[in-house]
Amino acid sequence: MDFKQKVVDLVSEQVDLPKEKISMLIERPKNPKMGDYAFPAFALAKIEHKNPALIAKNIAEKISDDNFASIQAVGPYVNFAIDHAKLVNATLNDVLTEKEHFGDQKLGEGNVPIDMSSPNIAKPMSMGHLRSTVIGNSIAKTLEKVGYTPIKINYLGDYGTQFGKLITAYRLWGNEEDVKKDPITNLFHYYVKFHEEAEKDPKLEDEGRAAFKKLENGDEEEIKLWKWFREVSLQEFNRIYKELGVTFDSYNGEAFFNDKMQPVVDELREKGLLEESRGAQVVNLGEDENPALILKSDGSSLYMTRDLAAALYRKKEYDFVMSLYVAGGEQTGHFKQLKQVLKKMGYDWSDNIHHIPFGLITQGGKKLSTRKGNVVFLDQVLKDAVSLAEQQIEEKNPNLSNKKQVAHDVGVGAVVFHDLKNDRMDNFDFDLEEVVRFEGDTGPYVQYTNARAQSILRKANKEISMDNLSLNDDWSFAVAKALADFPAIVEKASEKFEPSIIAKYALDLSKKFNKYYANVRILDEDDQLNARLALVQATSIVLTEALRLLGVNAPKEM
RNA sequence: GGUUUGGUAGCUCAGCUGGAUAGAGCAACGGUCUUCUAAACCGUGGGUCGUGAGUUCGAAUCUCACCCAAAUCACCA
Repeated sequence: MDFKQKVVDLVSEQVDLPKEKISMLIERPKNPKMGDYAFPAFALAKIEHKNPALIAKNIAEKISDDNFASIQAVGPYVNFAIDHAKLVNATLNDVLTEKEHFGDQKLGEGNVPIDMSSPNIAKPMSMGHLRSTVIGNSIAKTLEKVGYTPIKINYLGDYGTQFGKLITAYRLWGNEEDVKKDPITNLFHYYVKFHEEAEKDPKLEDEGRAAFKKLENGDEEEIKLWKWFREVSLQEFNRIYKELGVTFDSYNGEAFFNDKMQPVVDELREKGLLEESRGAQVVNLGEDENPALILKSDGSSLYMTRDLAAALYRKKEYDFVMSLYVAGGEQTGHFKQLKQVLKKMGYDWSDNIHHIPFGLITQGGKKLSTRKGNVVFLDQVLKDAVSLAEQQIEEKNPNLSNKKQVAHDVGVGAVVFHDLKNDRMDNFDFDLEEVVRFEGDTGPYVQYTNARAQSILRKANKEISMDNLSLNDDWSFAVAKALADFPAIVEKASEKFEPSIIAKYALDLSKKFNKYYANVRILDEDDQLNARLALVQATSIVLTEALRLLGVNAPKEM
């Protein structure tokens, strides 16, 4: 039941404005005493040159509809107060009928590749990779809910001169046993040591380059090592992805496109777009813009070259309706160039490529940098979060049966939720205590709310009947109204590629439910028990679904 | 210097397609567990919405200028 549409219809009968315009004008009063919807008469006052308060009064007098408890003019507004019992009844009916499909929509269809996570082989995953991973994951789930088919692509950083360096370093200081024991940590140590030593002995750089050259030329030994490093790294990454509950449809990384770049360069040349500038091959993009570098002056390829090949491949492979890249805001310029080059090549589908940028994570106000040792290892953060959750459980609910699983859901949930609750573009300074907080505006708060709801349903142990779901009190009305908002929230989040909209909604719904819980005794045997349980059930369904869209588990007990 | 993003309570942030007294959480202080999980709820204090103009009946929200911070500005990704 769409009460807003009802308001639009009623107003349009009295007012000479198109329905779309009316729909835009209608607002939700901040103060619930003013009703649930309001139509401001200012716009009409301008056209009719009349006092807006008078216009509002005239409109209000002519409208009546039994879906609304009151329709009255207050100053220049026509305020509509929904009949509470009707809204509660209609909304609970919708949620309980559609269950987890409540909020499903058909806003579009077709394949949507999402470039996300994309860690570098042989380097530990950091908080930055977490952002790309969880934002991409949530966008994928949200797009799926509104009709699209997301394809999650992990564009692994599995190629480049760094592997020549790593191979060299491994031969100098590494051994098989250590790598097998703890691949990422040890490979990373070799890599760091290489840079330290190279400072003193520049010859190392040459050796690294030579090793990479051999790798490129297909030297068996080098390829064997490279494949091994890639494999053990991927195993480690997959362990973390498993913790996060994230899966991928493709792991085609940079190496996958090695043999697909030359055709792109050829195509650019054929189309007359390639020019020489300062010894490099570039595509000029305009007077006051930097050209896009395609080939370095030594003839080797660049990130751009590879990304062009990847974009073309994805179009051919998936015939996408949109192609998304979840990558840091510092890469905005790169993606702008990527789109421009594709456009120049005559591919209008470049308009469907969207960079989904996100803000920087700093530590102590400084940018995280692998080279400078200012890193926050994701693996460690997750471990810390889970162990803090364990402590919390021991303190609050020591008799809980599946402690381990719940500690995992809550700890990891806290970290993921924290990363998603703010606007993508916000920068934030990493602070473990802040990230794994369990109270206030946090993931565990939402999980806890759901666990309380589940607990009540367990205790009631009753089938909920669908007849008479009406409730009158203000607290249940607030909850029901929030429930009714969910489809619009999903729509907005999918349009803006903004998981924080869903996270904020989950907090808002939780807050309203907790107030209800604190003020209304639910498990009393009276004729409204069924309706109250329906409200509890519906809240749990929507909270669980909102958390699912964020990639956060919702334990039934905690 | 150019471009982009941001500047709202002590801290972290909502609100930004203009609307009725600017909202949360954290921190501080006070209250609520013999009753459905207190990871909760209730209350108190706390604001020149960066600054200055402009548009408008009305601006945190739109426009312009300026100040501050971050990212970025061809051979990294």
